[in-house]
Amino acid sequence: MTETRVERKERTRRAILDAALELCEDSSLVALSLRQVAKEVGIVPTGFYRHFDSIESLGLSLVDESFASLRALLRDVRRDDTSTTDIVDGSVSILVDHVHRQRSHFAFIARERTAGQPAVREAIRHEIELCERELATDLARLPGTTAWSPEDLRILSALIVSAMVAVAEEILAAAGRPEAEEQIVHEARTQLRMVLVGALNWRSRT
Amino acid sequence: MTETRVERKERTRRAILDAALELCEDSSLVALSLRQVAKEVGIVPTGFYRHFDSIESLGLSLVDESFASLRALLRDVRRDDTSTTDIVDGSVSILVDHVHRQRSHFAFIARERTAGQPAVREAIRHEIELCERELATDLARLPGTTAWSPEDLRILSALIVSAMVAVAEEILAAAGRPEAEEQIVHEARTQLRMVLVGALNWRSRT
DNA sequence: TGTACATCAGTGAACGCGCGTTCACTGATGTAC
DNA sequence: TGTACATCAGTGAACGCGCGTTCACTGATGTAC
Repeated sequence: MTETRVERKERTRRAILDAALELCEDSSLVALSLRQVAKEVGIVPTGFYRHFDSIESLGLSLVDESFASLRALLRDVRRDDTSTTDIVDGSVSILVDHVHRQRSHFAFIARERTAGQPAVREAIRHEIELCERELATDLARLPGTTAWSPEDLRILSALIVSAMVAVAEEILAAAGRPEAEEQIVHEARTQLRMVLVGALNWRSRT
Repeated sequence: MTETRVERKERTRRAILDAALELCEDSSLVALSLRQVAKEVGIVPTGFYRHFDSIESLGLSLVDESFASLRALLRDVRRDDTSTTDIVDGSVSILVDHVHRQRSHFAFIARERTAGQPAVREAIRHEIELCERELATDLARLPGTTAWSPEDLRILSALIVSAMVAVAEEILAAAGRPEAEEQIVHEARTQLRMVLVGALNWRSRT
């Protein structure tokens, strides 16, 4: 006995999650059928019910997983901020690295954010807002933002998140074209620097 | 005879396009069926074929229509730039106005941009890149950007487009909550001002 | 260690349903004379 | 203006197909003794 029954079940569950992520990559979760997933995994359609109640509940698991990847990204960016590396270069590198390694999770968030069922959309919107708040508290620790109002910090944070979400989407779209990706990374860094220059000159003008 | 046969046909075609826009609003075009559309319009399923070859070709018509709305927005923004109104306030107001009036078109672009069939996604990505280039040439005419390289102009333009796409999506999500929308508009204006402050101080630092 | 029983991941037949698409049609509108 | 014919937007029956879900099942894995 090389594998227990529990391990085998977990392996099938993982295979279902992975198959769903892969299959909905070129459309959306709402266009995905239980039978397609089962066929991809190599089980009979009814076998699906041993692991999930429905495609919707599978979707909610994917939302949880994907957000875990997003939070891991934020954690790494925050940890890096405390080091001596250039903040912009370091943060963008970490973003690119995470998007590569959890490609399907970031693609899932990007897609379902606008195309998912209303409940999924709302959950994603809420999580992104949490990211903005977290980033705002991180920004408050940077030198040069001491005179900023909490509102302006949040607004700046939202601007950065919008830009980085767009960058992540472009990286996903540039898969397999390394020279295009290099250009995107270069532009992302320049954009962040432009925003920071604006930030450093903000309070003095208003 | 109050309506010719041609007019009546055109009216049905319009009804099909409108029904499709409305029906796919809470999921995606790929999750839409011909029969749902026909039922909503009040014709028999086979009647659909008098107007479109397939749901996909209906989708391509919707892409064209939606891009026409997007270009109308850019045209209005550009026209307003030549007036004496504050550029930021004016541009954001025009954005909000267009998103309200062509709500379903902007929602369609936002959704299919990430969730559509690959061909549709690619078409939308291409159109957005064209918008970025157009905006870059507009920015080049502003005072204070004379020393900018074409590349930096394009990068700044991409940053602004990302931010405004995010703003448009938030406005769509805030439908029916005027106080939330007011906040979004306020933040959008602040973000644009932050970016412009960065732009005005950019060359002097690099 | 060996046996008897329990668990449960995965099977396979069957169901009713909505799907896209075919085809021959109807009857109001349009046109030629 | 009146008549005879053409056009064609919309109809309705029918098809085969993939869908989600039900149900009783099998047989390998796990457990109690």
